[in-house]
Amino acid sequence: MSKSIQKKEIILKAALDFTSQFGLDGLSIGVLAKKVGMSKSGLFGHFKSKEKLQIMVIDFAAQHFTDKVIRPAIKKERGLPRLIEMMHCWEAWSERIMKGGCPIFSAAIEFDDRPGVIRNHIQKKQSLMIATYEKAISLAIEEGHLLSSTNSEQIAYELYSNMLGYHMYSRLLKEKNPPHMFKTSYEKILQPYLVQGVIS
Amino acid sequence: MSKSIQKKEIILKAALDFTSQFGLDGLSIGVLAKKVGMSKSGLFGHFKSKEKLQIMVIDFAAQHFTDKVIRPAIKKERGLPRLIEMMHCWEAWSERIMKGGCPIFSAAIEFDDRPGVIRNHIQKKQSLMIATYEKAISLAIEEGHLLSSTNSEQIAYELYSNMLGYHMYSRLLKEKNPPHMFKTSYEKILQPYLVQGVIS
DNA sequence: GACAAATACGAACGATCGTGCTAAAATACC
DNA sequence: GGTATTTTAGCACGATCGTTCGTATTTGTC
Repeated sequence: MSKSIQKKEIILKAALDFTSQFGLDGLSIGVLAKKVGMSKSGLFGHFKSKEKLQIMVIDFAAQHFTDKVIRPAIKKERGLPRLIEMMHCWEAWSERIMKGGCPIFSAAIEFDDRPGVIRNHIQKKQSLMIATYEKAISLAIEEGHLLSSTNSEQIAYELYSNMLGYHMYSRLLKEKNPPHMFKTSYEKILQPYLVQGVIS
Repeated sequence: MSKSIQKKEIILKAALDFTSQFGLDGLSIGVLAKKVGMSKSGLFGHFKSKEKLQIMVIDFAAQHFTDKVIRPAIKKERGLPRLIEMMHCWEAWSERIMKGGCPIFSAAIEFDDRPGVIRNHIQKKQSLMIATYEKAISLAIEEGHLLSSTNSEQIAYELYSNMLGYHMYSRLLKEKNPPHMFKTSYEKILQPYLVQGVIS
C-alpha cells in the first residue's frame, strides 16, 4: 500500500515538471512513462484515466504551492509581513522551483474555455488561492497595517495581476529586470493604504 | 491568385477561433479542415507545415489586434486619451470579439518554455505590443498629461499585468465584476502621475 | 477556348495517442 | 511461509496526428 503511494508521488512529480513546460494537455502518458522508467499501461493503472491523472496533477501542484508559499508565509507575523512574504515566496516558487513557471497559471489559461471537470477543478484551486490572498489582506487591515478603507478584493486582484505580469515578463520577455518591476509594482499597489509608521 | 488568398483568410479566421479556445497546440489540421469544409490535404497545401500554419495564425492574431485595438486608438488625440482608448479597445477585443479571450496570451503562456521558431515569433509580437504601450505612455508624458518623472516601462508593465489579471478573472473566475476591477486598477496605476487639471 | 499553374481531393504512410486485456511479478496480510 | 491482492509489463485496439503522393479539378493568362 505505501509502496504504491510512494510510486504515485514519483510519477506526479515528473508529471508536474512536464506539465509546467508543456501544459496539462501536452502531458502524454507514454512520454511520462518513459521518463519515470515504466510501461505505459503500468503507469496508466495508477490512474484510471488521463483526466484523473490531470486532476491529480492539479492537486499535486496546489499542494506544492501550499507547502512552498503558504506554509512558510504563515510562520511570519500576521498582517503586512505575512502578505509580503507570500509575494516573495511565490516569486521564488514560480521562478526557481518550477522549471516551467507556475503550472496553475498555464493550466488555467489552457482550460479557461473548455467546460468540464478539469476546468472546474482549476477554477476551484485558483479561487482558493485568491481567497487566501484576500484573507491575508483582511488580516493586515485588522492588524492596523492597512487602512480600514482598503478594498481587499481589489487589492488581491491587483497583486494577482502583478504575479501574472511577472510570470510573462520573466518567462517570455527575459528583458527589463522582472523581479524589480514585480517588487516596485506590489509596493505601489499597497503604498496608498499603508498606515504610517506602523511598518517599514 | 486572389481566390487563394481569400480562402487562406477564411482558414485563418477559423484557425484563430479554434486557437483562442484550444491553444496553438490544440489546433488540429484535420479538425480545422472539417470546420471550413475541405479536405485535410487540401488545407495542408496552403501552408507547408503545421508550424508555418501556427506562425501565420500568430500573425493573423497580431493583425487582428492592430486593426481592432491600435488603429481605433490612434484616431483619438495622442496622450492620455489614446492610452485609455487602447485599454478600452483591448478589453472589448479580448472579451467580445475573440470567443476564447486574447489568443496571444494563451499562445504566449503555452509556448514560453518551448524554445523554437514559434516561441520566438510570439515573443516578438508581445514585445512589439508592449513597446506600443510604452510609446503611448511616452507620448502622454510629452503631451504634458503625465509627469515627466513617469517610468513608462514600469507603467507599461503594470497595465500589461492588469490586462492579464482581467483576462483570468473574466474567463476563469467569472465572479466579482472584472470590468470594474480592470478600470479601477488602471486608473490607480495612472493616477499618481496625472498632471492636475489637464484632463479628467 | 487552349494551355499552364495553382488548388483540392482521396488514400495511405508511420507515429503516437488513450485505453483495454491477460499474465507475470511484486507486495501486503495472517 | 503461504495466500490474496496489488502493481507492472506486453500486446493490441481504434482513433487521430502531421505529412506525402498522385490525380482530378479549378483557376488565371493569353
